[in-house]
Amino acid sequence: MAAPEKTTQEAIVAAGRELVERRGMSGLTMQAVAERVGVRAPSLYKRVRNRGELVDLVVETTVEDLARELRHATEGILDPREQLKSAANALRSFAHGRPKSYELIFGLAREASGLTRTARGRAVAPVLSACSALVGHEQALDAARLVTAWANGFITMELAESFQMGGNVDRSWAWGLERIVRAL
Amino acid sequence: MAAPEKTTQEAIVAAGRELVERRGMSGLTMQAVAERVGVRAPSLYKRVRNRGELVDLVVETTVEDLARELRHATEGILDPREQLKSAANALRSFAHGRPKSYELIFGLAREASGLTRTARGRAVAPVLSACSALVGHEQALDAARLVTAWANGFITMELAESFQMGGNVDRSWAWGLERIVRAL
DNA sequence: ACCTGAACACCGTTCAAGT
DNA sequence: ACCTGAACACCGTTCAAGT
Repeated sequence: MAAPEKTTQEAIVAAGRELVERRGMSGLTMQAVAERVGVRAPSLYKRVRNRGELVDLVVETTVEDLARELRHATEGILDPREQLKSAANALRSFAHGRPKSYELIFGLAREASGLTRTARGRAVAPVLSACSALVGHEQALDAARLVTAWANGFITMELAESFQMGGNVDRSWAWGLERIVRAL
Repeated sequence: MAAPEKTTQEAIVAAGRELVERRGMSGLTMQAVAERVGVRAPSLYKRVRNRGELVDLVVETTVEDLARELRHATEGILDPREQLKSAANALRSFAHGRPKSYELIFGLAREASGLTRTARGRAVAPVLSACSALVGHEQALDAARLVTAWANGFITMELAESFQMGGNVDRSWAWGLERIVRAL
């Protein structure tokens, strides 16, 4: 007799996403996920190969969310400089709203899977196209790296509380963003 | 009768630093450290409060190393733009040479202790003074944040293999650095 | 075919007992 | 005063036994 299916991979990934944001990366344990989906920990291994694969699935779905928000932020804007600013601001909003997820996606504590990397590529596509319009396709890649490195670096330092000399962080963000897009 | 002291906090921290660089953050276990210093794991708790304090000590000594290298990279250079370039290049060299340590210092997987933060502040002091010379003390903080965010972001993405669109990463670094210092 | 308890190999940490 | 084995509460993961 078949035992009834008590959960799905989708539910497991959703539970994983919640746990990451609520309790951080170390809160994403197989036991905690199992409890949330109403099953014992060993049963999770029927849906995911191991914890690493679960983490990958969490990352991929989260990167898809981010990619959607970045697309949304740039569509309908004509000036490529304004596209870049809007994308950067959307990235920062995402990070403020879901800091643990941001850390999971862009932090380097984890070696990224192939799927994660293609998803990340899709997320930055709007940035690349804006840069291409600004500096030409020859230097588009260099320019996109300048923008993404700065934005990601700024946000990472902000989340890590690395800005410890006071001052107005929002002002530093706007000041930097203005100079970055003008430098292109 | 007193049992002979078989190790010191210094040796424990040194073992921790080696383990981080060789096996990554998850390789820094109390058991592995204990084995390296010739003692059983419980004995470590005579020298450090817990694993968290050991991590803090590892980070602080490593940040001191970095601060020294950044000071070295800027001294003797007069042009503040060249100071910034030299400091940025030294930061990147450090990251390439000791990637796991770089991740440990600047990653956000860990909440930074007070000591770590003052050490980080000391490390970026040369950058702040160069920026002050370039844009005046009014905007020095904003400028320093622009430079450090970009450099840290670039290096972080490089180490995480986030630059996946090919191209020449060294060229992108030089291209970005040139524009960053010119934007100030 | 899925679910489960029991078990294993790891962690960090505590503590009583040795010297 | 330091060192240690034993123990505890956690991890992730495997597997035989249930349904």
